[in-house]
Amino acid sequence: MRILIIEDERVLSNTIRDFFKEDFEIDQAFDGEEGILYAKQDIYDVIILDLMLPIKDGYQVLEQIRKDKILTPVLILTAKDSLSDKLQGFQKGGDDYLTKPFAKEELKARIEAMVRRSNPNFYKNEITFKDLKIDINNRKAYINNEELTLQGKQFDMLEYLMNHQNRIITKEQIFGKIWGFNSETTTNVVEVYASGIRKELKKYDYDQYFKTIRGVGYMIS
Amino acid sequence: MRILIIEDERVLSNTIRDFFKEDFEIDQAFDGEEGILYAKQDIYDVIILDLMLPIKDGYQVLEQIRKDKILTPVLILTAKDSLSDKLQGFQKGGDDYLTKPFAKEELKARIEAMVRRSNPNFYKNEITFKDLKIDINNRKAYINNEELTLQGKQFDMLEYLMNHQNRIITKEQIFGKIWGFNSETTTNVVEVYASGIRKELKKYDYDQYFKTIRGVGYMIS
DNA sequence: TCTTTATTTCATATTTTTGTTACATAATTT
DNA sequence: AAATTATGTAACAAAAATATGAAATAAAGA
Repeated sequence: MRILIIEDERVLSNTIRDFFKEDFEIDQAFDGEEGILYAKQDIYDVIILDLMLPIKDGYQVLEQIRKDKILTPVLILTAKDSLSDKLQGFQKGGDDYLTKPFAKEELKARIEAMVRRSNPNFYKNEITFKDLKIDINNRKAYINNEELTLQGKQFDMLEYLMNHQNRIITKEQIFGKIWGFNSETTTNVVEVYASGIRKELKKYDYDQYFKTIRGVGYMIS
Repeated sequence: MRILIIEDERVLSNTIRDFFKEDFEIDQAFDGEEGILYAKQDIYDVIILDLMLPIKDGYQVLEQIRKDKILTPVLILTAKDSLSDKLQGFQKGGDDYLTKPFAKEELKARIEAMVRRSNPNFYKNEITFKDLKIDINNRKAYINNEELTLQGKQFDMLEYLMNHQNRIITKEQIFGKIWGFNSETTTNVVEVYASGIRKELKKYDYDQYFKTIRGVGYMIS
């Protein structure tokens, strides 16, 4: 679960980050342009968006990312409390609108409601694809109830792909989600991990469902 | 689009009904038990739920219908504005929470945001021309739901042409878009790729729509 | 600390895509 | 109709992307 906070007040941004950091991975952007850049990776489960931002304001950010087919749920978090601002926020593609000052617990409840809605697997502890089953709490994967041996990031990557079955996930997305895109390593690690996962799946003849989309990424399908 | 309003104050319920009646079909329930009965039909796109209700209160309604696997988005509309009420509302499976008094326009904006989100087409990214359909997210093309086999740049080119149906696209435009203007290759590659795409389309007798405009370029029409 | 396990890097093999050429075919002009 | 020019296409060559084993490094546990 990864959240992007687009908010220029650093203190507030950090407060939110700290409040959420136990339950989510957090990235922060501090102006509109940076926000668009981050959002375009399409690796977030929710975006928290301020409206008054330097360079590009929140409306522009929202408009731009929706135009680019980034459909991540967006919660607008702002001091602007007029009806017309709210209407504009929803009209441009926002999913929720919360005005400052706000209770952190309410923000969290709203975020969780959005996540649970957009990712039906959220409350599930298990995700399955045919007889491949992954247990998220215990970080284990099974095929026909036999346990696969996957190391940490192999599991992370499989979980990510399982969460988005039948959708192509680019290597950059996988890299961004698991390594964080400011990481030093090259995206070749993604291939190495893909290879490792495949090797495990092959034992049960499940490697056939782990597809490479050349020039793009991977997909479980 | 069908909405269920579970609200015991008849005046308010009717006001909402009248406000929405042009855009949605509306049903009204006036106590919790009736609300559950209606909701269980599972025919609504959104439910507007009051908390203080006769017979069964809103929390009980929400709890019950979620237990019965009714996953219709629920907007809680209530005078209860304490944090603990809000948290409970989300925790029991609510999707949004709006306190009375409220602006009708805001209610509408929030309802529309929920509907848009739960509409599966919202996530789709497809372009069609007759029975030729391309799925941009998954980079696949279909004719009569049978998948075409197109390699990377073949898909890119078809996507470009599909995006501009009935418009002539010059070879230079295609070249510029897909290869980049500073590329080393000659524009003959465009012809080669056109040929490849046509070969695929021919299997379904769709090559007739892939037209060459001599001296200019190509067009899907 | 030492040991074990996980992660990353690197080198090489493999696969697939892409580009080029040469010639065939079709359209246009003379 | 012949000549000219543009386009189509198959076959091959080249380049690029990906897969993977193995070694090196880093991190975690005992």
